[in-house]
Amino acid sequence: MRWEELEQQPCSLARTLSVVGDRWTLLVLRESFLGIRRFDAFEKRLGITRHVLADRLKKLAEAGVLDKVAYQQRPLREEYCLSAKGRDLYPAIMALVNWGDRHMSGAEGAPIRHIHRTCGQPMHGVLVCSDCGEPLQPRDVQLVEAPALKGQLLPAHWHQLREQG
Amino acid sequence: MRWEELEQQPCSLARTLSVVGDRWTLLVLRESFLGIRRFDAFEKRLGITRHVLADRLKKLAEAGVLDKVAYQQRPLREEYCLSAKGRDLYPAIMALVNWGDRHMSGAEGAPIRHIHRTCGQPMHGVLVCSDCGEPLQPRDVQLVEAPALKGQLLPAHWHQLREQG
DNA sequence: ATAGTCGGTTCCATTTTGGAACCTGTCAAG
DNA sequence: CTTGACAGGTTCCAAAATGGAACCGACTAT
Repeated sequence: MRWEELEQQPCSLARTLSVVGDRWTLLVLRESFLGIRRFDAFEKRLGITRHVLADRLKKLAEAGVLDKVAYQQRPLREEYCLSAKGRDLYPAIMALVNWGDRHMSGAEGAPIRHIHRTCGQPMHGVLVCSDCGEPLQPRDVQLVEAPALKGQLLPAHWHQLREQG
Repeated sequence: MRWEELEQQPCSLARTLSVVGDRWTLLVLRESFLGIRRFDAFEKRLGITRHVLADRLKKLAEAGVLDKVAYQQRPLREEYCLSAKGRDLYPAIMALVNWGDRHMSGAEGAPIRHIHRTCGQPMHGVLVCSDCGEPLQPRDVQLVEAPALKGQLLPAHWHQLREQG
């Protein structure tokens, strides 16, 4: 399977990864969420090659995750700002950060702590059911293929699996 | 910055990406959550090269995300099972799937629908504050550097930024 | 004896990346 | 008017990762 084919796959994870699933893209977006918008600011903070950075910004703009916004004419200079579609990636990034905080921090703990302004408390993100609000466990989520794809996506004995996944 | 250096960075996102941040790893884990455990089953379902698959499974096992469990002797055959650390990636994967469902689905809608067995309803995951339970918005989350890293991680004028990120 | 299974490894051509140098408008200073 | 700086790239090459296919080793089944 090729990288371009990912986008065509009938799988939301593959499709998402066709946009943000490489080495650098999520780090670029992390900087976007921190308010970074200009080419050289991304470059300085990330230590990424200019070549790759130009490519990633272009692809993110084409995907509609970042918007190019002119901040001066002559010479034309543009910033890369998160679009609504890009801001919607926040839960995904937060979930990855949470995992890193929990499983990849040394004795000194997480490099950055999060405080919820709404309630004033240190916190982390918890993924809950949009309907009942209970925290999601893999085994509590039943997967149902869309009608047109019946039998094509899930493993043969999926309905028998209840442990661990 | 090199791939190996990612792991050393004082950033939970970078550290997480040093484990799961490449082309194939998250798709391998998707299959793990679907109950796939054996080399050839991963290969058939993913269309990944054997070379790359062997490498990713080894790295995931070394990172403690997958456990190698022998299911027969003579010849020794091992399965790759999600560890607790691996199962903790569920919210991150679900959040990425949610984004794909929302932003990368065509007219026919999401390829897979999710039903919460606990409440019986179709649902998606929502990221909420672990303390107050309110859905998280980027602008409501204040970032605080760990004492040892003060001034090193956040952009200079971070505290002035309230819009969009 | 022959074929098949599982989980790899080896080999080579193609892609992608890292790193550094170079280019294009524009402004400001000397 | 020459020089230098700055922002945002592009070009070039060597090194690393990937795709694709063939091969291997330890078994089992026919």
